[in-house]
Amino acid sequence: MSDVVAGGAKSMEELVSLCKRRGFIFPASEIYGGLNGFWDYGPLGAQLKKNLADRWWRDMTLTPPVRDGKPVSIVGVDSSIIQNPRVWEASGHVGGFSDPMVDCKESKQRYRADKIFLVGFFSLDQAKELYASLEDAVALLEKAPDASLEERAEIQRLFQTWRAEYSQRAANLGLPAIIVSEQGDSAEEAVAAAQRRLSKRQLKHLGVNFTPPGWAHPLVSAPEKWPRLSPATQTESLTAPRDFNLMFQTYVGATASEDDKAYLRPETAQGIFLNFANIVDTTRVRVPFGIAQIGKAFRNEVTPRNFIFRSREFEQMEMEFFCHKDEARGWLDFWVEERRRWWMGVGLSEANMIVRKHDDDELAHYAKAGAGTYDIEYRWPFTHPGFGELEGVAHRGNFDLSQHEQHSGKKIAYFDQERNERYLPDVIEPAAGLTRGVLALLCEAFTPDESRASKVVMKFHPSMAPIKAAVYPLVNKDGMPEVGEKLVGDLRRRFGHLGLIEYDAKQSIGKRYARMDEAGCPVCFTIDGQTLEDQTVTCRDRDTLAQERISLDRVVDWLGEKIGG
RNA sequence: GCGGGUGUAGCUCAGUGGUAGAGCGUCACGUUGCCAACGUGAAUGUCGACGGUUCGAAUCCGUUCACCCGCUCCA
Repeated sequence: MSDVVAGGAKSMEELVSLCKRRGFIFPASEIYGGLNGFWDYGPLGAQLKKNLADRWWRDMTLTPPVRDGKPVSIVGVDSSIIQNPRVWEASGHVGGFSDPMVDCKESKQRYRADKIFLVGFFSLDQAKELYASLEDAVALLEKAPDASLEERAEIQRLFQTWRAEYSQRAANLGLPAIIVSEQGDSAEEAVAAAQRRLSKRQLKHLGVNFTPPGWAHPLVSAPEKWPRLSPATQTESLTAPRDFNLMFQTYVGATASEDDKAYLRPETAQGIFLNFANIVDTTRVRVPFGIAQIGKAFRNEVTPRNFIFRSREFEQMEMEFFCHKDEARGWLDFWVEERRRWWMGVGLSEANMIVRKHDDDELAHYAKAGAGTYDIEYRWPFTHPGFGELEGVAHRGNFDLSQHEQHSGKKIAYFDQERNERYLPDVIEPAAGLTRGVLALLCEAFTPDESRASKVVMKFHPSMAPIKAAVYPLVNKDGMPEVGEKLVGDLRRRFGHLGLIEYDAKQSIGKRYARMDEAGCPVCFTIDGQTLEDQTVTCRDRDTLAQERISLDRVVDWLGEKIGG
């Protein structure tokens, strides 16, 4: 494997090009111009993805890792993509991220756009102009600086009454003397907070000695002329409002009313938590144990980027590991190292991976109380020489189970016989992107080689390679095709469940070898004249280009050793 | 979301208002027989899409879509 993927955009473009040329990955619905953030997997890509997913499923649920001499207990599930919409309220996906949000670029604060109010305070002169047609009000305003308590109350009352009526005129009046931005659940609340915020100097500037009323507008509907101030800094440091509902919506049933609204899952994890109680009740597992799932997830990303790295439909391999909270730290460390080594086992080089602990301020809502989140990051061509996320291992505490217990009203706590204690277990979650994993395998395998006819060779780990072997008669005659076809049959019976066995008798042998270099096939078996004499074939190694002769009846075992399985 | 760039055959690209092109790849036949060999032949395009200007648009204009790069975003 290459230490470092050739950096920068150039190699990424070449990789995308190769993926299309060789049938790994195509833009989705390409003949209609494609669709931003969606990709289709061709014959080789589908097999590569399947190989990676099968390996993960096997290493989680069938032959799980061993800790302290005992295999870890993990079972599999396959939950529905669409669940009761209340699931996403409990998980926190609907509440916090369904409304337009604005970010303050200076303070890094994020606000719901409908919870920010701009409160405009008009000077005494502006107010007089505004209320010119209202003699009572103007009369009171004339006295404002020396108004009695009763008169001040009356002024306040009049302003309150007429504020709505005159808001349009206020908008046309020009900028208020002072504009203050406040967060609040209502306009009244925001005005009160804004009044408290005004300094003595600002009050003096307004020309009155009592707190003047203001006009409060939600950020999104304030007059265009008013500056969009950040509550944190009171400067124009806000981004434009953005819709942060990352979930795809759909409707269950044919009537499509708002009551039938449902969501495509934005992560597979919740399907595991939803079935926690079912699995405890039916499978005799005991804490600590894990539940694993592979499946599609959907996020309406603001900006899909970097090929399949961030797409809107993607696949996850998530395992939720349930344990007592006292043991969570140990399991977190165990899974971080376990997962890092697993990725090396499928061909990623150690030099291209790092483990990075999340800073406190980037922890997800579900991980705030936990022992931390670690990212296993890969050195992608587009992050080179930096790294980007491949898999996250998070301590989610018992956030999810307790949320579902509260929202559903169902008891899902686990009774621990050994500890004689009922509790909601903590969760350690190794959550990997399957499609990101495929991209990592592609990036790792991509190896430019000017000395080869193909100019590039895909050095997949043999266990991951979509094409396991190719069988090539040197020429398409003299009995060689017959020998080749029989060998292909033998190999497919033995390895067909692991990957493709290629057969081709056309064109020059060099051209066929070159195609297999681009496809990442680890070995080619060539039937030649000597085969007919002594029953041996040539094994052509993809990485070293070395050729060795082995006996025809040893080919199946020989390949088995090479690709594993 | 903002700014910049790109879009012509499967791939890489040429083509600045007048018949749609090249190389590579693909396919067939022949020859050769261990690394994209050679010869002959063949297939393949709404020139990303839509609209406009024009006698005439791949080419000029507008809109839009997709991809790439930089910001932004990435629970």
